[in-house]
Amino acid sequence: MNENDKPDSAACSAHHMAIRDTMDILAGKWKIPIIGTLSFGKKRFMVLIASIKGIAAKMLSKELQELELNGLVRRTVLDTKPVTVEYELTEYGHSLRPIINEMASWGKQHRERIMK
Amino acid sequence: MNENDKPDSAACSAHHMAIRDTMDILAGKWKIPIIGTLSFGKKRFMVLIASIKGIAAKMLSKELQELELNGLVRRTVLDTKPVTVEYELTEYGHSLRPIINEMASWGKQHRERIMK
DNA sequence: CGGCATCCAATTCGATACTG
DNA sequence: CAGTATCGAATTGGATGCCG
Repeated sequence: MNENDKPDSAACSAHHMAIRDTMDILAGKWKIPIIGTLSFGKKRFMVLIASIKGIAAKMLSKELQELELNGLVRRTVLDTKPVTVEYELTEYGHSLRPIINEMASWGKQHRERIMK
Repeated sequence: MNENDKPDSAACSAHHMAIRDTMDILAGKWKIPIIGTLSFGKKRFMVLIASIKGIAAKMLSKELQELELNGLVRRTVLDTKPVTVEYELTEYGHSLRPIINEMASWGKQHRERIMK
């Protein structure tokens, strides 16, 4: 075979792009903690701030918006005074479960591996 | 129960840390393309540069070093003149397969979903 | 309460030039 | 061939203050 023009190079790029899509959606310092926290159920903005140790309002807001844009999180504004906003994982958000579990178990093994 | 001291908060953090470990190892613009390319077999530095569209030598070098530090890639210097260096995935590198496949299939679905 | 605007520090990435 | 060194642009994340 010649050089860099393998028959599967196009399919391969698509593969990489798909993986990159997933990584991008989960990228950002707080995405995983947010998803993890919401996986236990619906939570208000302030509760998320309190639950996710170290996060600033700006970052929580920003990453929630990105998750909402990607259809992983649903935002509901309640008509109270002052306003209350609730966030929850959508069905689609929950569909990340397998991949998140996979990453968790690999990461856990990895940590054990580098400890010894 | 008190306030922020839920019984599962520690376990939950550990979970997030494990996921974060995995994400960190795979983080960086070129890690996935590099791993993907090496998954077909051993390759020289220049071949990687040519195979991975758009990567600069500096970034390839840097991300290969990170992958090597994490035990995912093995670097072999051949005693030729001038030097030849080969890179390949270790067993451990190949162990990422399931998680990479999982991400690829989720990302693929996601792309189809947002297209329609 | 739930944000947005602004400013600032740190990090990431790319282009270019140089070395053993 | 296989890198390293240096610089600068762009992006990311944090702190603070203001607003409906």
